[in-house]
Amino acid sequence: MTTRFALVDCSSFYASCERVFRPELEGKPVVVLSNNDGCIIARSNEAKNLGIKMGAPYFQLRDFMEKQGVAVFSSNYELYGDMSRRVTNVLLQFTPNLEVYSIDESFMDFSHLKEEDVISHSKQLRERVLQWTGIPVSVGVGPTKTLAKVANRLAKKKAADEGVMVLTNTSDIEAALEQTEVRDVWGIGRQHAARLQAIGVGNARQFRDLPADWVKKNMAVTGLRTVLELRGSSCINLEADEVPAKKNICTSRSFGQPISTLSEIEEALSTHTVRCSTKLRRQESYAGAITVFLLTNRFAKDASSDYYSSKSARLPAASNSETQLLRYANALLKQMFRKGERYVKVGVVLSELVPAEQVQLDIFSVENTEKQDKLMMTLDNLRQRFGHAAVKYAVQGEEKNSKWAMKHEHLSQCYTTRFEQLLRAR
DNA sequence: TCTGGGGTCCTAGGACCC
DNA sequence: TCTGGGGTCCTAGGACCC
Repeated sequence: MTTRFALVDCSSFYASCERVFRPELEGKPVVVLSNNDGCIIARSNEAKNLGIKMGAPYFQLRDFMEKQGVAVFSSNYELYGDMSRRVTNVLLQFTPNLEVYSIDESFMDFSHLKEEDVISHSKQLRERVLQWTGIPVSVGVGPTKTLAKVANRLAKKKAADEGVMVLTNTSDIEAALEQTEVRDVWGIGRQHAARLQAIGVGNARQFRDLPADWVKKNMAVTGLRTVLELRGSSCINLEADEVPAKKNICTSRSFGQPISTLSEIEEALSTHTVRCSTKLRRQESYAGAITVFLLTNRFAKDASSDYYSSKSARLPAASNSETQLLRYANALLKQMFRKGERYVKVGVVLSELVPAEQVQLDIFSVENTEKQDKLMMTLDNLRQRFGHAAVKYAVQGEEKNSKWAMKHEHLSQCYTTRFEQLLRAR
């Protein structure tokens, strides 16, 4: 049996999510902003056609977009996460062999389909997702994941009502690779694209035909893997099983405005640390080390090279205790903080993660660990039922009206999870 | 005034050992 | 003070992804 992968990609996902609940925006330009309303991270086709670029700073385009009548939204991850789960549930009706690759993309195993059924199957899938969730998707099919990605890009370019592209025979693949610029190949970033461009490799077909040893030497094994995948031999498997446990967990945010006082940064860092340790416990891990990093404005006129500073500490024994992590985080922060700097962002990374069942208990504090575990479980439950703000530490301060809280001036409602929100508000 | 957040993998080079 | 080769482990940094 030949392998066959489908890549299903939600079109302009965040913008589409917002539009599902604002049907009057159908056919109108819509954009969604990053955290802090910083830059543009999703655009409907109409917005793309206005020349609005991905990643463009919002403040530079604000006036232009207002004139053009573009609907602007702050990012609402609660909504997008919920919509993403709905899409996945529909996809699972078509095959259980599915890998959720990101919030808006899934790889599916189509190896079991007869070749002549692939197109109709893909079209049916597309229609059902649209009908049941309101989200338009494009479907690309190919013998490897990388070729499925290539197919998907082309599917998007086809007439809006199709959105399906299947690559099976060699001549179709050849043509598809000719049409694909090398910088648009999955696994080729800015640096490699520039290098390839410089030696005259402009499209994916030319890249595929480079000698393997040149690729290995200049682009490491990851580059070689990409070439092999373009040649049709599958090197990157579907990871359909349980998502592997993360090896690092990080929480960070830019401040709403620059901050120079230690106490305000402490509030932000403490809030991030609580969030981060909640993620840690959700995947049932313990952390062996903690890192705090702090950024000054790298866009400032007099930007010095050391806009980034970080400090790490190893914990005496792997821990998932919020109180302990908070102590360490704030101690590290105090070592790094310098008066007179204008800081724009702080974050925490938990690393050297170990699964709960493998934790080496600190023999001197067995009792404490048990108590801590119970306390943490109670906190997690409370927060899950009543929201993050339900239980806080004094050091987290009051997020509302603080300088460090995110800007979110165009936030939509949490339509799909509003019921829980109402409960919370009571 | 205003430029996101959260990850993974690979490699080179240093530290250390015998 | 100088003289060697070979191996492992760790870390920082680079490149990539969405």
